[in-house]
Amino acid sequence: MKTTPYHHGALREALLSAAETILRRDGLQALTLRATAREAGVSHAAPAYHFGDLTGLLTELAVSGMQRLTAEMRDIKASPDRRVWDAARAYVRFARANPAIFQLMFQSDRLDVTRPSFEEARRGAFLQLARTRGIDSPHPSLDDLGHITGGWSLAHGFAMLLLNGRVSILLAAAPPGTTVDDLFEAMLASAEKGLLHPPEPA
Amino acid sequence: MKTTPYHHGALREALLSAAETILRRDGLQALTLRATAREAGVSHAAPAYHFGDLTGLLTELAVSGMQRLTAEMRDIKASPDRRVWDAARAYVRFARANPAIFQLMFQSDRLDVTRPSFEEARRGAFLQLARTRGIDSPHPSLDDLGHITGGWSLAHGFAMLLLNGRVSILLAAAPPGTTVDDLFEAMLASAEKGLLHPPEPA
DNA sequence: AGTAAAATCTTTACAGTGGTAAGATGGCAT
DNA sequence: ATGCCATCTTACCACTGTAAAGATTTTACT
Repeated sequence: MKTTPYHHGALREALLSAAETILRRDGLQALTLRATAREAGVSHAAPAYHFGDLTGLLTELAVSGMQRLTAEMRDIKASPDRRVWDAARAYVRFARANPAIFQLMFQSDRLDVTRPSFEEARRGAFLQLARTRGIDSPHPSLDDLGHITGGWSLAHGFAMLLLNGRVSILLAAAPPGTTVDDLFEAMLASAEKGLLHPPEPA
Repeated sequence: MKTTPYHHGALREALLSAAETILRRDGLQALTLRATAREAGVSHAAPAYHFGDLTGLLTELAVSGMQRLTAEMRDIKASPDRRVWDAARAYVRFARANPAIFQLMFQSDRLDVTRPSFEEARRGAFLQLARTRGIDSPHPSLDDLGHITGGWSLAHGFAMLLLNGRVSILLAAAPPGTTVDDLFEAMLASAEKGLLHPPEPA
């Protein structure tokens, strides 16, 4: 390992790693092409060579996140009737553990959603989602899709509202000591019974 | 109305209107302080005087959106047992009619959530949300909050997934001719029965 | 081995942006 | 009429993305 060889050797991976470091440490605002280059110790134009533009870099980061989320969903070892619950929990857990990357994954105005790597990651995530819900058919019924959509929307909506600070106002109105997990479990319980029916008055 | 008087008279409102025009026409990427100033025909430093910085301008736009969404939720005239459904429909309808503003409202990293106007709008939206769900108590039970959270997460998640192009992959797998509304209604039907139970095999 | 071509990274340059500070203008209260 | 103050403009700086051209190393081919 020489001092500073002209050719880095694995600069693309190093840049992605540097970008993720910045994203976690300083947020999306601070994640610029030049900051990534500084973090990796190369000239400011180097990232553009590997990713085209900032959108390209962000897209590859999002792809990396989607792959990891998909892998976590795939590793769920639960009985079929509990898998759906655990999938929702894993989804929200990933969002809380990787807030910036998770939000970037769904910030389509900063991504190039036509990039092949993104389309492939998106497809893989969808297949895993359907499999988690126990639906393997290539042509699911509308009821099946409604079911899939509901589970995804519920988990995704909660994750988004949580990361955007909207859940705090719910917790502020909750009984003292209520945690995010308490509220999430209460939501799942309500969803099990039938979400659109008011809870039975005690 | 003179040609270009030094004092605009109502520049703050004009700037907000110009900003919204840009947001709808060109997207959030193009919504800059200078573009807003150009659109309103003033110098590029004028917006900073009224809103402090770009975050301030975006926050006031988000506040405006939240107020309108709250108003639409308030105007729902439906029987109590159908109000919950209509609220979810109105929520998604607003998101589809105002995609950029809706997404901005929940992009907390570009907003100053400590701004008094924002906190007030957020509080008003929450109160309306609780009222829509038929819960007026200042100290709702955890079950009540789980119910509220579920309805909100379901509608919010669907809206977000839709605006980010994630629903298209669901529609691609759906029976030919299925629309977004079809899928949404199927989701609501699934949620009514109990979201986490698989649909009955026909 | 030798050389041309390609890949990789740097340097240089430019337009656009947010933000600040100082100056210009005009309304308004006294 | 005068002075204060809100409002808006001008000037400036640091930073960013992006493109173009140059420097350096690896690879391919004969």
